Amino acid sequence: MEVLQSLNDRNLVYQMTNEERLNELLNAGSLSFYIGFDATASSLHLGHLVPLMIASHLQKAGHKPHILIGGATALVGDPSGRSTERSLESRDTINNWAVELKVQMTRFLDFDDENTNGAVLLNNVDWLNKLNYINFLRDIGKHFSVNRMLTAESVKQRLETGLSFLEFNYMLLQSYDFLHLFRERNCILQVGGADQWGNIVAGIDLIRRKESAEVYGFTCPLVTTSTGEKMSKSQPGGAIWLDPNLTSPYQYYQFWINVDDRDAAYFMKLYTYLPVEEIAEFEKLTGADTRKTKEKLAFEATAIAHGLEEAEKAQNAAKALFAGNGNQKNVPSTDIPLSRLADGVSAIDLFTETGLCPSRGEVRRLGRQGGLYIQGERVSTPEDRITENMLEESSLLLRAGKKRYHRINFTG
RNA sequence: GGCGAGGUUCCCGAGUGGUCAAAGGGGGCAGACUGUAAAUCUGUUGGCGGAUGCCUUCGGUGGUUCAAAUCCACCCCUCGCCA
Repeated sequence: MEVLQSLNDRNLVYQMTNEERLNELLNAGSLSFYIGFDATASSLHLGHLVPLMIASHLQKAGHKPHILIGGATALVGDPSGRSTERSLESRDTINNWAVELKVQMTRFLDFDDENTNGAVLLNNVDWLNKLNYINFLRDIGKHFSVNRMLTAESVKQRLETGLSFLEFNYMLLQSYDFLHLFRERNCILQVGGADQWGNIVAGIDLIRRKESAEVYGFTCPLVTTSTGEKMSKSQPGGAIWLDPNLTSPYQYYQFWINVDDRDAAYFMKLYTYLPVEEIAEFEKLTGADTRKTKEKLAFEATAIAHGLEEAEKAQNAAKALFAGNGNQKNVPSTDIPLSRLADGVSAIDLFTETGLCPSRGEVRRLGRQGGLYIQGERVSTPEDRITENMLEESSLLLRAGKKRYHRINFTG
């Protein structure tokens, strides 16, 4: 099986260097490659998913992934693809983030060191921190032409809004990472997002100059939805994170099931392991049948990120709420002591405490607009207190708007 | 370092003493219509036990004033030209 071809069939490839030779190498045996993720938050989000999936596919094809957490480069901030300077975080914070990121990645990659191609997690703080400025300038800096760096797309854009020298150095550091990993780990391939192209080829050039060796790079497309939204932080309803504490598996599932029709099969290629032949069958579905595609997409994607069990729960909850034939026990819920009903609890309290609404004003607004429901009944006066004798069972199903649900279980 | 232009709410962007929680657009949210889709129309969009009340928000800190996003002083940051 041609690895590159299969990645290509899934729309996972954007550009690459020396395609022919790289293809040969990928088919010839196991090679070491690396993908870098800067630690800029405590969790990965949807924007990181495509590189992770590529790493996963390559590992399944027998290649050895090196996942580079950019603990040091995060301190610098990559200007690529962003219009303003990143805020600088403390070292301790970034180190803590790196630990959390690894946990999430274990869902996508096998980190078992028993396997010859088990993934390896590295933090570039381990080598970049030791660099001596003068030595670095003389060894590495002399190989970079400022004239050429200025023509890099990422830099060109920032030239208009401003770019500090700190960020301007990012390309050198990332190139140095590649050189280091080539020397120490024999990494001969770097994979990254399309916005990383400039940084990747800079690293390839550096290695050719320093080591007279040819290494390779390829980038994956920056995925946008059919309405042009980036798959990164800003999604309707806020960011979608891989950390289940930030975005629950249920919410994660819901995100996928709510994607635009036009994106369903496309996302299936990118974000699941389903064979392209099977996806082709889903692509034939049209109209309301597209929901079947989305159900499959949501289930598979959730299973990858959170495990099969969580995916089943999320699917079950969705069926209970939207199709009326699943078990409501898997709907996200909150326990509240029954004793609180002695004085009565208002819907305002319930909706804010469960996180369905961020503020009390929001509950009132929703109530005014007809978007508040308790047990399927529209609530227009959320100030009213609910008391124990109004309960028919020990739980209440809250609903905010069309599709946000939460259960309250009264205990004690 | 000099000169010029700027820093406004989630984003862009109006606003140059009270009528400003701040126009307009984008985005978000809700309702209607649907298929948990899209498109469209309408409403809404700082917080507070909902209130001609209070609190927080116009880069920061101090001032002037009955009253400051708006005026003054100092400071920080960004952009442009020059050095």
